[in-house]
Formats: sequence, structure tokens, C-alpha cells
Amino acid sequence: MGRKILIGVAWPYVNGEKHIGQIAGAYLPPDIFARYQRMIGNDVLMVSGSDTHGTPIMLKADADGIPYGEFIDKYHGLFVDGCLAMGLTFDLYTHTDTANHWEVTQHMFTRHWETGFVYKDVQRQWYDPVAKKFLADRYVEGECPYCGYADARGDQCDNCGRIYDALELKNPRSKISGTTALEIRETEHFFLDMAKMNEPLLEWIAHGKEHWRPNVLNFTRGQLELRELRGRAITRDLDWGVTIPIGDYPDKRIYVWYDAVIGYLSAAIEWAKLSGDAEAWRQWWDADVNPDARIYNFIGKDNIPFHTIIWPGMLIGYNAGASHLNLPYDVPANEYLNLHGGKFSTSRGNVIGWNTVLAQFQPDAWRYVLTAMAPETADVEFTWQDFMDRVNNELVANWGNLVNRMLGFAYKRFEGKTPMPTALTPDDEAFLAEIKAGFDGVGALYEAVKLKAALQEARRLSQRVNQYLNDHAPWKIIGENPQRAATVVYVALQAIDWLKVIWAPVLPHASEAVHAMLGYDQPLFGRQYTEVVEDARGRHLVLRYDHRGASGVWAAGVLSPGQPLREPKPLFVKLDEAVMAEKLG
RNA sequence: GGCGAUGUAGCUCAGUCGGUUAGAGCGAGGGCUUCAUAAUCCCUAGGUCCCGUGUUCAAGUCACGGCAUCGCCA
Repeated sequence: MGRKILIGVAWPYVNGEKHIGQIAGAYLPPDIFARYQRMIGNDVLMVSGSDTHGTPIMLKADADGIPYGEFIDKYHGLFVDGCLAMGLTFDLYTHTDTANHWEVTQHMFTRHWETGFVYKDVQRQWYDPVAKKFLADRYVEGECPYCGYADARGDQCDNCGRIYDALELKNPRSKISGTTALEIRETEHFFLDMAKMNEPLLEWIAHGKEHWRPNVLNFTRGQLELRELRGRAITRDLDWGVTIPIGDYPDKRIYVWYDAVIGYLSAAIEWAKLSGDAEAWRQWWDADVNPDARIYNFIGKDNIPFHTIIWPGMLIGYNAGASHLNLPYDVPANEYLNLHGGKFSTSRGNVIGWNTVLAQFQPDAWRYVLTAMAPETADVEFTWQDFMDRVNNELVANWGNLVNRMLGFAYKRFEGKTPMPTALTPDDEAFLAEIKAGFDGVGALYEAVKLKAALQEARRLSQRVNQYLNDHAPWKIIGENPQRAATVVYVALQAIDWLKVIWAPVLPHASEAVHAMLGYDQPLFGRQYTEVVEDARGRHLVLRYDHRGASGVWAAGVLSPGQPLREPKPLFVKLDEAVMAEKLG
């Protein structure tokens, strides 16, 4: 029995096509980590889903003139398509507009109410008398109270960058009805009592967090040591979202930031139900059943406070009751991948759409480049020139070419089989030992979520094989000493057989291909599939992963001499400069 | 404005506890090779470690003060 590893991946708003920066930051890294963890024998549960609530979605759906449900189905489906194309192996990818998620969210809300971590208070807010609605910040615009800019947003001015309370706006107008006759009205809401969580969170952060990334830990500690946490409203005057389980508030909903993080729990519960053992989620989540489970949350840096303060705080509030849940073990947040100089911005057309480019280039080309350029410690700029250079000069030249040259040679000159080696020289032995050490060296880097470093080390090992081949040149000696040539080719193929595993978390499709070409019949990985689930709130599409049948193991297996090979084909498409010209600009 | 991170070769990044001549990949220049998708492999050049002050026998690393970029918060 392996360790239980829960990998919770940030829940994307489904308000459009995601761009590659978001994939590089939050969605690809957890899949690499998950694949590694499964290969070392741990029990991985990787979950996420589309965040279907929140005003951005309402605004966009309204603008498109589409009902919310239809709108989210469209972009939820698009995200699932992207996961399939890139090979993101979610054990369950669902969304938040499900009966299960509502139930779990309401259960959490009720628990917080009972434990005194949620209270009621009155707030003052802009009210649109024409539309008869309270206006969320995003629905108001007006004059900036600081610089006077005329088209300032509800809570922030695009001109001077200041942030303020929406009630400070001058000459406010409604983005719903357009009226300028706005009133300030009082409205009752529920608040999460974060002040109460401040000390317990400080206690939690003080122990066993040495493995956290420095920016995540320092930021969190800094926020908590200010001791300025205070109540935060978790309900809104909206008609889209999870309803409130306490009292009678038909016109209010639980606000998105409260329910979205609960998705990590609700998705595990949904997964358990779909898997036929409705209690199975407890192995990862229930602190009274398995406190040794490790929960990782993969996110972008903008999400750090939600995952190191608010969500753990919510769990602490929950745990004040009769049952207990595990808190996050690590929150490996990434910085941003930006597009030459500016941020990715849909509104400025400055965007590289995920689904779009997955249709144009191989998924493993993206997986390689986005890992090689991963914004682990600082923002990184993406350019198409870098993309092309990395694919052609690193991925193809270093690993793709190595596989192609040696499998091709073996296939043509050794009757389509792995050759029979004779006695290995000390040099052969030392070389194989160095490659084998990669299971420890690269493994430790994957384990520590240092994926960029893991890739660099894998690339160095691939280079070592190229060096070995150049030094021993089997193509030169095959005439006069076919036995020695056979041994060298066998040694190289054994190294490739190991490297296939070492590369597999980053390059699963390529490794699967190498695995098959080396003559193996059982696939390295399991199978992704979608299904439609029906519950009291309707039907929703889910993405799943079936790990049964996966034979990939993080260990140096023995390549059988005489094993029949399959005809080798190039692993990667080399990018043609002429074809890339348009993107290179 | 407060908090945090980042700033090292043309590009993308390592750099442990302060310790010899600051490293890698790509790119550039040169060479070898021809099994391979014109790929590999070897050699070379290339640095004001953002700026300033300080601590120290010794600072990319520590302290203080700035500058720039990004995120969170007000």
C-alpha cells in the first residue's frame, strides 16, 4: 500500500479558452507530479473541476446572450478537451454546479455556523433601483475617487491603479441597467470569522513547512503575523450559485470564493461515489481515518492567500466540530508565464489559446517547453522563438534523435531485436550505473516538485547516452567486432529503456511510444475517458482516469536480450522555420 | 502605502553554511563524426552577479538604504 496523495488543482473559471500561461502555472505541473507519484506506487487522487460560479461567468454569459448553464457547459467541455489532448490525468475533473458540490458546500457552511466561524452582519452596498438588484463591484463603474478617471471600475481604477471601496466611487452607474440613480442600501450577509483563525493558522504554519517554497511560506507568515485577518463576506445578493442552508434567503447565494476551494473535498467525495465505494474519499481527507495522507494544492501565485490562509482556516473552523479533515501538506504555487513583454490578456488579443495550439503542435512538445520554461521562482516570458528552439534543439536533438538513432540502428542491423550482449566492460558498467542513478536523482527532484530541475537532469542523462554512443561508435566496429557492437547497442538500449521511465512524467506520450517500440506490450500509463453523470441538478460531463493496466514503474527494469522491437518512428515533429514564420512574426 | 517574491552570460535558468578562477542548456565562433529527423560529440569566446553603503580575513550570498518588475492586501 502506497501513501495516499491528494493532488488538488486550482479550479479554473470557465469563462473562455484557457491560455498556455495558466496551463504552465497550475495545470501541467500537477499532472507531472501525479504521474511520478503513481509510478513510485503511491495512491494518487488528482481532482479539480470547473468553477461555474462567480460574476465573471455571469457577465460573460450575459454578454453572449447565453443561459449560464449552457455557457458553462461549453467552456467546461473545452477545458476537458484540452486535458484529453495534453494528457492531464485527473482522476476526476468535474464542476461546481452539481448536487454533490452543493451538498458538501452546504455541509461545510452549516458546520462553520455551528462552530461559530460564520456569523451574520449587515453591509452597505450600491443598489440599482431600476434592475432591482444589489450590485457586485464588477457591476458598478464611475469616477475614480483619487484621480477622477471617468471609467473606473467598481473596486479599482485602471488609470491610477488604486484600489478602494466601491462606495467611494463618484457618480456611480450600473452596468446592468445603465442608471446613475444608484442608492446605498443595507443588506444582511454571512461572514467567515477569519480573525478567529489567525492564531491557529500561525500555529499550523510554524511546524513542518520547511519543504514549502520560500515565497509561499514567507508571504503566508507575513500576512498572519500582521494579525489583521478579519471577517469576510461569503454570501452575495445574486441568483447564481449555491443556496444558503440556514434561514430563508432565496435571493442570496454563497459566494464563489467560499465554495470553489471546497471543490477539493467535494470532488474527492464525488469520485468515491462514482468509484462504487462512497467512503473511499476518507483515505485522503478524513484526519480520523488517515492523518498521514498528503494533500498538495497546485496553483498560480495570485491564489496563494486562498490556499495557505483562507482554505486552511476554513478547515480549522470545520475541525472545531465533531469530524476532522486534513490540512494541505504543500502548496507549490507558480509565478506567471507571460507573453513577450505583456501579460496574457484576452481583451487585448494578446493570448495563446490552449486548445488552439494543442491542435497545432504535439502535446509533449508543449509539456517539454512549458516545463523547461516553468515559472517556478519568477515570471517568465514566452516567445515562439524559444518554443521552436527548445523543441528543435533540445527535445528533438537530445532525446528524440537519441531514440531514433539507436532504435533505428538496432532494428536495421540486429534483425529487429534487442541484441545479445557479451560481457560488459568496466566502462559499460560505470555508464549504466550513472544512468540508473537517475532514478534516485531525478526522482528526488520530482518528489520535491522541482520539475524544471528534474527535466534538466533527465536531459543531462540523455546527453550521457549520446556521449557513450559517440565514444563507442557501434556503427564503426560492427564489421570487425559484431559481438562488441551488439553489447554497446544493448547497453545503449538499456539506458534508453530506463530514460523512457525517467522522462515519462514530463513526456508521457513519447515514453509510451518508446516503450512500444522497445517491444513491450503493456502500456506505461492508464486510460483517460469522459462520462456524463446525472444527479438532482442535472447532467454534467466529467473527465476521469483509469490507472488499471498501467505498467509503468519507477525502477530500473531489465531489458530482455532478443526482445522483438517494433519499427521505430520519429517521436517528435521537428518544427519548420517557414511554417513557424507567422508565429515568429 | 503595507507584506512577499524576483533581478546572475545574448536568451532561459542553477548557485547549499559567506570560502579558491561564478556554473548549465540554448544561441555565437571553431573542430570531429556520418548510426540518426542536417541530428550527435569535442573545444572556445562571452559576466559592473540591478545600484549604493556597511559588516567581515573573505560578499552573488549577510545588514541597511535605493531602483525595477510581478503578486496579495489597504
